[in-house]
Amino acid sequence: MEYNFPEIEAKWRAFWAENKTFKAIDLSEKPKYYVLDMFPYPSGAGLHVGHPLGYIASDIYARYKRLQGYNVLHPMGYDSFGLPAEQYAIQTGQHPEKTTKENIARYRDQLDKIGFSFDWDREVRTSSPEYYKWTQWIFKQLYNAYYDVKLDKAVSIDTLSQEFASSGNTQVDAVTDYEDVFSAEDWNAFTEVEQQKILQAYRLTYLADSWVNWCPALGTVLANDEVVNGVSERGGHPVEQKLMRQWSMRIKAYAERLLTGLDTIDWTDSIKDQQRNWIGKSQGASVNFAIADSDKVIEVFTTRPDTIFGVSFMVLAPEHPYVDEITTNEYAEAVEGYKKEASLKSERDRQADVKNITGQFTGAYAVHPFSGDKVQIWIGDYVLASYGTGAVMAVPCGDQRDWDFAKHFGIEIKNIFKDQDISEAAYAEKDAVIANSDFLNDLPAKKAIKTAIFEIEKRGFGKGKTQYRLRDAVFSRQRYWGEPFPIYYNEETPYAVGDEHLPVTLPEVDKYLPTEDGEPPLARASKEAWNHFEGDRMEYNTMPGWAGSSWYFLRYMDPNNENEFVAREKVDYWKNVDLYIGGSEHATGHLLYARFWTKFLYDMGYIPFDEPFQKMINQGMILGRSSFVYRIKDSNRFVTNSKKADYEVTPIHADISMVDNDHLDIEAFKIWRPEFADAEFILEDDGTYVCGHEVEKMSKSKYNVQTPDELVEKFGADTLRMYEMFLGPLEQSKPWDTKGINGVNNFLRKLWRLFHDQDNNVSLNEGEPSKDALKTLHKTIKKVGDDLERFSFNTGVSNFMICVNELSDQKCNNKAVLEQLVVLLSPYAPHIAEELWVKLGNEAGTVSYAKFPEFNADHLVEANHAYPVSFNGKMRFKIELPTNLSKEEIEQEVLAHEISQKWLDGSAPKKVIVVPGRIVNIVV
RNA sequence: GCCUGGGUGGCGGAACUGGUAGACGCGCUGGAUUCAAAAUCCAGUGCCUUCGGGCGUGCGGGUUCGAUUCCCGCCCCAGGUACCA
Repeated sequence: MEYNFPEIEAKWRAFWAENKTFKAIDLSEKPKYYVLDMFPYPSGAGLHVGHPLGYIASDIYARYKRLQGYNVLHPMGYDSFGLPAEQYAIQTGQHPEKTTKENIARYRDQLDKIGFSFDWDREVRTSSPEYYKWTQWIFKQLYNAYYDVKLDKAVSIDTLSQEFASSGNTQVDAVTDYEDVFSAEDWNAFTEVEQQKILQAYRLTYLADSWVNWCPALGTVLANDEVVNGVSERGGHPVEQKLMRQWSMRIKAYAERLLTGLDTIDWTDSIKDQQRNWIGKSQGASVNFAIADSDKVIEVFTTRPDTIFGVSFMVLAPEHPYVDEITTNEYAEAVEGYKKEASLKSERDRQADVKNITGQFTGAYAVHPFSGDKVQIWIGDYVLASYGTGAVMAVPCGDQRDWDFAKHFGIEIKNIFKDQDISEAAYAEKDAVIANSDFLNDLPAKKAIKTAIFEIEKRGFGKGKTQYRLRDAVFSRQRYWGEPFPIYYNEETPYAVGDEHLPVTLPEVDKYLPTEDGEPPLARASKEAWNHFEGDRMEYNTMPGWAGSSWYFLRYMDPNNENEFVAREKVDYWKNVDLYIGGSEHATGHLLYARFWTKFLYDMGYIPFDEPFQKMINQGMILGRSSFVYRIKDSNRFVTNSKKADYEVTPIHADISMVDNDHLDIEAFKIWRPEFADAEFILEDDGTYVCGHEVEKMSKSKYNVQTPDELVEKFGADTLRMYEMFLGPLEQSKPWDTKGINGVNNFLRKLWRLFHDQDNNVSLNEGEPSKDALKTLHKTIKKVGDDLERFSFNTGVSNFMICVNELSDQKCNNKAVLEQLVVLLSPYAPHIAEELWVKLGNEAGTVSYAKFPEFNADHLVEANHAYPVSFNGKMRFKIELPTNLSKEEIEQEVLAHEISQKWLDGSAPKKVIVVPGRIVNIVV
């Protein structure tokens, strides 16, 4: 074997580990560069080929930055709390910690085989007490803080309680749900419990009632994901909406800063757009509608206060707190029935289903604030309790859903737009002129909005308001395998556990299920099972998955610090992440929460930046390519793909390990499962069985999981790395397919042959390189360098292939040229690069810190050719010119060019317009 | 439904700012080498063709001398949609 990758790769892996080649140095003199991957959840299925995609890309970039002289921080860890381990524990009784440890060991083993340049001394695990001690500590910081609107930042809650004690809350401008007013005397007269209750309404993390999917049969709360068609995915039990006391994070306080901060970071527009839409800022007015014959007032938010005279009914969410109270006896039964029906639908279904218009009149009326008209109050499930005030004023002529609702229930549709036909559909554009609207008549909509708000405020019906779609984030989970809260209760009032008792570790329990009364699993723990127990009881909920992942990037800077979550001098040196690589599926989850916590920690003065991830690249998901065999109905006969149309068949997933290029290994299939042992086959005309295929998510149950291990074994890590990059653009999702992998392997073998003679002895020419070789080399330096800068690693691989093909054609074995090539290639294929680097006479291990080859355009100049591109009064030429010419020099070059001479027929052009790039316009 | 992407040969994909569509790789065809095979090397390979040329980047329109690229309207696929991570 000429290119002996198993030996080479094992050797260099051991060398790197032993010498800690990739150790990042705290507070080094070198400039820092922080390259981070989204850390994985260690699942039982092990690492599949989709995981390393982003890791390979970030590793290539990290290695590239080292070649540029940076002190690179490139760590890895595990997001090790999560549902799958808990569900496995419920099934098997095995402690999730054990499962998690085993899975992590497997992941580590798999990661090690791919040759990543991680600094493993900095590994973190969110489920280790040494780590979650600080997750709990940050939770406490949030608990002990409120958001001061005037200072536009978070401030310690002590400041607030001092203010309350000295002057009450009249001067306080804070983000809060608390609406009453009290004086200093009032405050000091409140009981401890009352004071705590008020402070609760200001804290950045607080207890409040939230709607959840409750499954009475399972006694647990379910994710929307776990609810399918109104019943639980497991067991098919009914699920209903229920209010539960939950911890929440006041992320809304940061809505505006989360929005404006996006302008300061280098993320794709798509992720920024997703976050912007998620935060959903809208300007409008909140308007109060009095309820007839009641002292209650319904507050609605509208972006179209100009259409207020078009209101012909109101719709409340079925869960709106006033519904029971205002419903008349006549409608009580119908309303109750509708509420029940709505409670069985998930929020997503309610929003997705626009075709079925449902609603129920309550019998109650509201009073229009301007006209004094009575308007019907309905309930409808297209209004969500969790968004805005849970109530809308319905303007059928200006909103399509309101229009559909009115049409369906035969409610009046008033037209308040001049010259607009609303008989077929609502008119939602903001460019109409208002009519039939008293003081708003003849005003264009945009102006009418301002006038309406002015009038609403003047008459005291409401006020102009900016509303965000973003909701405060529910932070409680009724699970076992998560961070316990550092919270205990006295008389059901929560208090934070003192810092000296952190971490509050997960207590042992007999079962990982909720209790019989529906309390979370931690309620099963005896008092003695807690490492710290205080008050009447401890908090039974645990934190959500995103708690630990909202700050882990900070811990890598100082992973073993027992006294602080991160030492200030270290975070001052490393600062925020320069490059973050991970999936775009985290756009509105993790990426928003991490930004929120970072801004908070910045406000509190713990870190010197308020955006965690400066630049981000989102790698696409690698999908599996499932193979199918087709069983003829009621038989044990299988028909090949091209003939399946002639029979009634059931597709069955066949394990992809038995399939090569869609051809089934029939013998392997027969022994795969006993029932296939005597299967018969209807084959293609060439005597083979061809499988069908489909692109799906990789999953054990679809027998389409490709682990990297077997590919590393067969082709080597360098081939796998380059092949994963070669597969397509990093950011695109794509199906996994091993068809082309030998092409990449051929490339590496061809590279090897450049250095060796037929007997596998090193054979190098130490003389001057040829012009052609230099041209090939510098073309490659330029292209590969550009590819690295724009994360186009797939074309990067292609360019290496072109380079090696050319050098091979030139029979080039020039030492100087090959040495540069090895350095250039080392980020992509580090093992073979190390091996060849040493063969070139360099010291072992030094290629990782060699200097990135410098591009010299002079080697390319002679290749300037040109051709006319079009003609229409002005002419365009495409001419390849040396880079770095001034505008004047380019014009000179163009005029002197033989093509110009030919096309201009000797006459001087009127003007030469040089556009950026290599296209030149010539006006004749 | 809503938000965000994507759709180019037999296949994965390239084309960076509107300028020779299909780089590079796989596959396939033919040839060299070999007792033979593997490996390697050379040539060809978008489709149709009456060999003049014609047609081609999901579909239908538009802007432009020129559109894979920009605009409008559709279709299909993927991710997210607040307790999967």
